[in-house]
Amino acid sequence: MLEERRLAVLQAIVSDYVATHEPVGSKALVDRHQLGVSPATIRNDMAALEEEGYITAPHTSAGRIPTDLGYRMFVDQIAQIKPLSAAERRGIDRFLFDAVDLDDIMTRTVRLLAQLTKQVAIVQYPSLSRSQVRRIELIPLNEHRLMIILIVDSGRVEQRIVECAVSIDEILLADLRERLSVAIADQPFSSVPQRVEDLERTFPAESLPVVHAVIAAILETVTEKLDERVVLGGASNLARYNEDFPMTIQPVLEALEEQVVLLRLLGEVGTETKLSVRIGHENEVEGLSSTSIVSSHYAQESRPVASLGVIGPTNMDYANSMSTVQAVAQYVSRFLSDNELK
Amino acid sequence: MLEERRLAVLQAIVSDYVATHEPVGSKALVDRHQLGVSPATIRNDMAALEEEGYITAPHTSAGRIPTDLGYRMFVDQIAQIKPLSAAERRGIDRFLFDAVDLDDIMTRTVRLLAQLTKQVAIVQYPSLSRSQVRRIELIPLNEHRLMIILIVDSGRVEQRIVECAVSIDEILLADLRERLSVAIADQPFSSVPQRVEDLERTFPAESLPVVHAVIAAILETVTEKLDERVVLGGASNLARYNEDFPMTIQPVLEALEEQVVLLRLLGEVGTETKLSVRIGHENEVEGLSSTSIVSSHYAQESRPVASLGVIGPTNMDYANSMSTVQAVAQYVSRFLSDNELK
DNA sequence: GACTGGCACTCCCACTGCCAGAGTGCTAAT
DNA sequence: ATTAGCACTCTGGCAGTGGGAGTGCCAGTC
Repeated sequence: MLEERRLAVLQAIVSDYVATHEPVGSKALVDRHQLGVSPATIRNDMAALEEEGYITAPHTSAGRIPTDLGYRMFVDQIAQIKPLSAAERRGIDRFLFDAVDLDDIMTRTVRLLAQLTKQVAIVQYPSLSRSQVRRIELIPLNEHRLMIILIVDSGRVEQRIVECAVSIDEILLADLRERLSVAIADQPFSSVPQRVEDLERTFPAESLPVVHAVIAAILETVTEKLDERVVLGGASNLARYNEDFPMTIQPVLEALEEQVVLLRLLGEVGTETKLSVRIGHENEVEGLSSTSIVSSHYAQESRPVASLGVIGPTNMDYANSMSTVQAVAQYVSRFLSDNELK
Repeated sequence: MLEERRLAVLQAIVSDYVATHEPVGSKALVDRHQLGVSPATIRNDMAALEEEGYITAPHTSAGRIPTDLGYRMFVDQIAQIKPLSAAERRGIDRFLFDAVDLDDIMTRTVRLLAQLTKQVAIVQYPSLSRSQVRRIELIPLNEHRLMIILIVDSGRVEQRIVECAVSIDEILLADLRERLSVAIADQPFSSVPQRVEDLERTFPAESLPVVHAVIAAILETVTEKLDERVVLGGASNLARYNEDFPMTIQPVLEALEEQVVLLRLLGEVGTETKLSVRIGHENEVEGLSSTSIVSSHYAQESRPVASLGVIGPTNMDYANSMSTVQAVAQYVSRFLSDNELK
C-alpha cells in the first residue's frame, strides 16, 4: 500500500511536471489527481522520495521536480506505451506510403518523427555492416579515373571515385567487375574485406595497379562509411522548449552537428530491447546532460538494420515519445520489408 | 567636408556597434575614433543621420544603432574587403586540399565557412542547370527495376530507381543506354528534356513501356532536382549570438530546414556581381528580418555554378564575412577547376 | 557658418525593501 | 498510518529611488 502510493505520487509528479514544466507541490498534486489522501501525507511521501533520490526541490520552498533517477523509474515502472490513435496511424501511412527510394524514406521519416513528437528527430540510414552487397559496378570516367558504385540490399547506394596512375584497361575492368560481382554480391558486408583481399591475389602482377586501387577504395568505403549516414530534422523544436527551460541549446546544436556523437546517442543496434531511453546524465556526452534520447532500431525483413529516435529535454513527454518512436520504427520496418528497394 | 564626416560617423557607429552590440553614443565615438571634433558636433551629425534613416535610437536616452539602411550604406560605400591574412589562406588550403570528391568538398567548405565566420554557413551543390551530363548508366536491379545513374561534369552523381510494370529486357536496356548516352552526354542540362523526348519517339512501340518509364524518370530528375542540394553547418553559432541579442532563433532554425527558402536566400546565381549582401528586411523571408546573408557564387572553369554564403544577425561583422565568403568562393572555384572530378 | 561647452531633460536600469504566496517540515492529535 | 495546524523559508513581483548615460538645444566662439 505504502510503496504503491509512492509510485503513484512519483507518477503524478512526473506527469504534472512534464505538462507544466513547473515544480509541483503537494497541494497541487491532491487537487489534480485522485490520491485520496491529504497534502500532508503526500508531503511525507515526497520527503521519502526525495530521500531515495527520485525527486528534488530546486529550493526550500518550491515544489519538487523529478531527478534523472525519477524519470528512469517512471519510464521503467510506470509509463505504458499507449497505442497511437487512428488519426495518427493514418497520418504515418500517408506520410510514408508514396516514398520512392531510400533517401526519400529517410527524409520523410525524420520529418514525420519531428512533427509527431515536436522534438528533434534522428534517423540513421541502414547500417552497411548489417546489409549485403547487391551489386557492384565499375564505370570508367576517363583514362585514369573510374567510379565504383555499390548497391546495397537496404537500398543504399555508395559511390566513390578511384584514381589510378596507370591508364585503365576496359577489358581488365570488365573482368574485374565480373569477378568482384561473383565474390561479393549477396554476401554480408562483414565478409567483404576478406573476400576482396583474397580476390586481389588471383590477379596477375601487371594488372595490380588498377586492381589494387579499386580494392583499396572498396575497403575504405566498407570500413569508413560503415554506419556513417544520419539525417536529422526538427531542430527548430529546440528553440521552442527553450522558452520555459533556460537550457543552453548551444551544446545540443553542437552535438547534433557531430555524426559520431549522434550515432553514439542512438546507441548500439541489435540489442535485445527494441526501445531504448537514455535520460539526462545517462548519456555520457558532454553538454547533453539535460536531454533525453528515446530511440528504437528498425528492421528490414526482421533483421534490425539501424536506429531512429528523438532527442529532447529530460522533462519531455516520455509516454508520447516512446509510443511514437516505437510506432514509427514499426512502420518504417514494414515499409522497408514490403517495398523492395534493391 | 560635411558629407564626408557624416559617413565617417556612420562607419564608426557601425563598427562600434558590430563590435560591442550595444548602442553607441556621441561621447564613446569621439573617444574611440579620431574624428577631431567634439561630441556636440557628432550629435548634430547623428541627428542628421537619424533624420535620413541610417541610424535610430532604441529610446530617448540611449546611443544609436544602425538601421538596415545604415548597414546597407556601410556595405555599399564604406566597407572594404580586406584581404585575408596568410594564416587564413593557409588554413583554407589545408582544409580543402585533400578532399576526395564533390561531397567531400561541399562538407569541408561548409565547415570551413562556419568556422572562419563563426556563423551559419550554407553551401549549394553545383546546380544541374549549369552543368553537363557526363555519363548515363542504366543498371538492372531485378526483372522490374533498374537504376539510372547520371554523372555530371561538376562531380555530382544523381541516382534514381525506376520501376516498370513489364519485365526489363537486357538488350533493350543496353540499346537504350547507348542511345541515351549519345543523345545527352556532354550536353547542357537545359537541353536534356528536349533531347530525351525526341529520342523516345525513335523507339518502336513495343519497347515503349520501359523506355517511357526511364525517360520520365530522367525528366523528373532533371526538373525536380535541379538546384536541390544544399548543405549547411555551424548552426550552433546561432545560439552564441543569441546571448547578447534577444533575437528569436526559432524562425531562423525553421528557415534553415527549408531547402527552398535557403536557395532563395542564396539568391540567383550568375548575376553580374559576385558578392551579394542582403540585410535584414531586404530578404523577404518571414522571420528572417533581423538576419543578413552574405553570399557569393562560385565557379567551375569560370562558369558560375552555384552559391555559398553565411547567414547571421544584421549586426554581424560585414567586412570579415564579406572577405571570407569571397575568399572561400575563390578557393572552391579554383579547386573545382583544378581537380577534375568527372 | 561651422563648431563647441554647458545645461536641462529624458529615460533606462540596477538596486533596495517589502509583501504575498506557495510550499515545506515538524509536531501533536486522531 | 494519517492528518490538521503552525512556524518557517524562499521566491517573485512590485514600487520607489538614484545614478548614469545620452540627447537636444542654445548661446557663444573662431
